[in-house]
Amino acid sequence: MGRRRRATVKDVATEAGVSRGTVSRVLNGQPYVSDEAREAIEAAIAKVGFVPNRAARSLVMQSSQAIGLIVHEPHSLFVEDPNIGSILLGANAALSEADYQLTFMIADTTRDIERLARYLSGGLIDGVIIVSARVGDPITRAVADLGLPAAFVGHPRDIGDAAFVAIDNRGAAREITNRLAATGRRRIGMIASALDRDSGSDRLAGFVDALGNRFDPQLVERVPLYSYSDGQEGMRALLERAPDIDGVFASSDAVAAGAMDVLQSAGRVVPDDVGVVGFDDSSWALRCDPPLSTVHQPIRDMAGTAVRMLADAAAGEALPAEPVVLPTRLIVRGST
Amino acid sequence: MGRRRRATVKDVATEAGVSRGTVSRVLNGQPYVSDEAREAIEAAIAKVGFVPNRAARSLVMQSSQAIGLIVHEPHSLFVEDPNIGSILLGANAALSEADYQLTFMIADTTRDIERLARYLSGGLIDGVIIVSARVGDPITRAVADLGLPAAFVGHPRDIGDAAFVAIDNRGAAREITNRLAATGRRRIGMIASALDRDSGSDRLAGFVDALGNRFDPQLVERVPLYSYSDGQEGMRALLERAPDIDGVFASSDAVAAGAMDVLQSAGRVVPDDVGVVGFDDSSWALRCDPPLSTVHQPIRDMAGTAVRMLADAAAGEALPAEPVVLPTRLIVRGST
DNA sequence: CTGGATCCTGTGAACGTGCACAGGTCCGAG
DNA sequence: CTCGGACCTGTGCACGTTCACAGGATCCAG
Repeated sequence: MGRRRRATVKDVATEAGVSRGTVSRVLNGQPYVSDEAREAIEAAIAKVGFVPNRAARSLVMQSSQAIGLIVHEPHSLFVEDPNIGSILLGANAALSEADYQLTFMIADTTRDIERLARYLSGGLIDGVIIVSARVGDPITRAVADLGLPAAFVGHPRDIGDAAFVAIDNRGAAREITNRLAATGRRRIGMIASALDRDSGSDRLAGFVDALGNRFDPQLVERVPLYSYSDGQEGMRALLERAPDIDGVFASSDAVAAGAMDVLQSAGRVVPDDVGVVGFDDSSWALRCDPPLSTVHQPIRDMAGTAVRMLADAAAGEALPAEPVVLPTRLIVRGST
Repeated sequence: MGRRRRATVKDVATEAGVSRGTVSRVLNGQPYVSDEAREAIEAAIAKVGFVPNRAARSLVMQSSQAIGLIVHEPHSLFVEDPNIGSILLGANAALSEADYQLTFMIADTTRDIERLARYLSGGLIDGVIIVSARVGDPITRAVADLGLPAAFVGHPRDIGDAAFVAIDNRGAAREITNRLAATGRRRIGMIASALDRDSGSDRLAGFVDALGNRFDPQLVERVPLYSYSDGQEGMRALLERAPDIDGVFASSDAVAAGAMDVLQSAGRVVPDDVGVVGFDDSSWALRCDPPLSTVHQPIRDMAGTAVRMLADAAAGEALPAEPVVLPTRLIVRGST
C-alpha cells in the first residue's frame, strides 16, 4: 500500500487556515507573526506530523547543513586506527551542537576519489574535514579545485591557505624525548613512521632536536605505518643494529606496543633495561604492560574545532588563516 | 568575488544548442537521443564543468542516494570497538559499488535521538543500517514509526518484520566451547557480556548448550560490556569463585584480552593452566600473547549485505523477510 | 500517397521550500 | 482627519532537476 505522502508546508497552511508564507516565517523564527497564527500553525504541524523537506530547503538555500569527513587511509590501517573513532566522536558532538549532519567518506582507491569529487561538487556538502591527508594528495587537490571550505586535521604541507587544526608534533616529540633522556638513558633510538605525513616527519624532527649532538642516525629506524606490526619490525631492526639500546621513542602508541612486545620477547625488561614511550595516548597505551608513557593529543577537540570552523565558514565567516594549534600533554606511566 | 555560480542543465543545454529535456535524457542514459546531440552534450558538460545538483534531483526523485548508518553505542565504548571500523569499511565498499553515500550518526543521548529522528524524516535518507541496537531501543522505534527501510546488523529481538543480517551467535558459541572442552578442560567458565543484546545472550545460550549437564552456573560471570576492563573484572571475580578454573570463554576478544592479562598476572599460564577463547577475530586476538583462538565473524560482509538490501529496497524490491545469516569460522591459535 | 509506427526534440509542470514584494490593518502623532 | 510607520498576511517566483506530453521528422508497409 506504499508509504503515506509526506506533509508539506502547504498542508500545514491549509490545516492552520493561513498561507505558506506565514508557516515559513514560523518555521524560521522570523518576526511579524501574530500569536494566534503561531499557535494555530504549531498545532497544525504537530497534527499533520510535518517535517521540513531537507532537499527542497537545500535547493533554495544553496546549503545543506551537512559536512563531510574524508578519511584518506589505506583500508587495512583504518580499522586499527583508534584516532578515527575519536575524530568521529568529536565531530559528532560538535555537529550535534550546530544541528549539522556528518557524511562519511573513505578515499582509498582512485575510483573512490573520483566518486567522492563528484559527490562533493553535488552541492549537498557545505564543507569538509580532511583527515590524515598526505603530501601531494589527489583528494587535497580535488577539494581545493572545488573551492569547498575545508579544514584539515593533521595538515599536509601543500594545502596553501586552507584552514587546519593540529598539534605541535615537533614540540611534543622533543618534550617526550627529553623526558626519556631525563631517566638516565644514554642510547636512545626512535622508530619513525609515516614520514610522508607532517605528523611523522615532525615527530622525527622533534626527536633530533631533543638529542642535539648526542643524536645517532644509526638509532633511527624508518617504517611506513603507525601500526603494531611495523613497531615490531622496527624494534627488531633496531635491536639488531644496536643491542645496547636503552630507550625507544615510538612514533605512535601502536608502534610502541609492537616494540615493547619484541623487547620483552628478547628478554629485556621495560622500563629497567629499556624505556619506551609512545605518542597519541590511545587505548594501546593502557593495554601495554607496563602502561605506556606517551603524549596525549586532544583528538576530539581537534575534530570539534574543525567542525566549528566549517560551520562558521558556512555562516559567512572567514576560515582562520592561522593554524589552530591545540595543546598536548605529557602522560607519564610505567614504561619509563 | 565569491565562488563561481554552478553550471546547470540549462547552461549545458544552451552550450550544446539543445533543450533541457535532451540533456536530462543523456544524463540518465535514456534512449531516443541522436548521436549528434549526445556528443554535443557530452562536450558541453565537460566544457562548463557541469555536475548535477543532488538537492534538486532528490527533490524531484523523492530519494537521495544516501543511506544512514546509526550506531547506538555509549560514546566511551565506541572508540574501542573495532567492529565499528569494519562495518564502516564494509558499508563503504558496497556503497561505492552502488554510488550511494553514507551518512553517519551516533545516537547516545536522548538529544541525539530526537535530532536524528528529525533528520531521518527530512527525506534525505533512503534507508538506514542500525548497528548494535538494543532491546526496546528508542531508535528502533523511531525508525519503525517513520516507515524507513531499515536493516539491522546484529538484530534486537523486537524489530518485528524489519530486515536483518546476522551470524549464528549461539551456534558459534557452542562450537568454540566444544573446541575448548576438546582440549581436555573440565572446569570451563564464561565471561558473559552485553546480555541485553542478542549477541550477548545468544553466546551465553550457546555456551550452556555445549556444556549440557556439565554446566555450572557458578562459572558464569556477567558483565555489562564487551570491553577490556570488563574482561579483567569478570576474570577476577571468576578466579575468586573458582580458583580451579581451567578454561574461559570470553564473549568478545577484548574481554578475552582483559581476562588473559588478569590470569597471567595471577601466575596462570595460558594455555597450559587455563585455555582462553574469544569471539570476533578482531585485532585484539593477534595482540594477545599467546594469540587468541576465537570465532571469525564476517563483519564487512554483513555491512555490505545490509547496504545491498537497502539499495534494493530503494529500487523497489522488498526487503527479505527472513534473516540473512552469514557463516562464521573457528580460528584456532595458541590460547587453547 | 497515406497511415501508422518509430525516433527525436522541446515545453510546461511539478517536487517543497524561502524570500521579495505587495497589500492590508491598526495606531499614534501632527 | 490624515499620514506615515509598524505590524501582519498572502501571492508569485526562484532554486535545478525529472517526467509527461505534444509535436515534428523519418521510414516502411499497404
